[in-house]
Amino acid sequence: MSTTTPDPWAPLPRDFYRRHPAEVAPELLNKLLVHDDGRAGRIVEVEAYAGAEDPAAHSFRGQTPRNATMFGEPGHLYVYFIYGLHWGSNAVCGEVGEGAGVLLRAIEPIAGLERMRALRPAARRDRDLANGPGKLSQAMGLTRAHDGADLVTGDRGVRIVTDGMPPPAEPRIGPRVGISKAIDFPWRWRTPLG
DNA sequence: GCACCGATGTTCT
DNA sequence: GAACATCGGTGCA
Repeated sequence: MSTTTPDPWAPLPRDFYRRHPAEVAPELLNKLLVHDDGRAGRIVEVEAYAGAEDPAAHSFRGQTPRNATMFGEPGHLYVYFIYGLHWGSNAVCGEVGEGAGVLLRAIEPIAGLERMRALRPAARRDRDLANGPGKLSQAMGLTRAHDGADLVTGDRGVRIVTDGMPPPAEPRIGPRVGISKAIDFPWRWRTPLG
């Protein structure tokens, strides 16, 4: 074909992530988290976690086996286990060694809903499939096995792509939730209706 | 709709 | 031991 049809789901380039997480986070809104098996959701809520400057970040006290992925190449997935029950998923940001990331807090499911329902038996309504960091990870099947996955190349079946929808012009901004330090940082962003 | 609370295991003090 | 980037059930409005 000589006339080009833009890939409707174009991956975000590595350099998209190579910035401060508070700059990357609002731009991740309305992007798509997709799985090779057809599951996909639109990112509607995120939080930024910086490194040494952010007491609430897992990376604040330096690199450990648990948070090593955060200190690696941007554009990879950092998955952590929390409260003995749940997984949380982040996009690594900034430069190598910085320890920055964006916590993916909620997606609006747009494809592969049946698979998500199977993975989320506790969800009584589709709106509860992925409206929280643990629920999002469960609905997308993200666990320790995906820690370090490359979101740019999709080496483990998961990527973040764009369908051309821009981030919201006026996202809702507020403090991060579930933390006890740096509770005043306005580093949580949501789409206006999400 | 909202407030409270137990579950469960890894990490760090 | 304590804290933890949470969730789902229960009780009440």
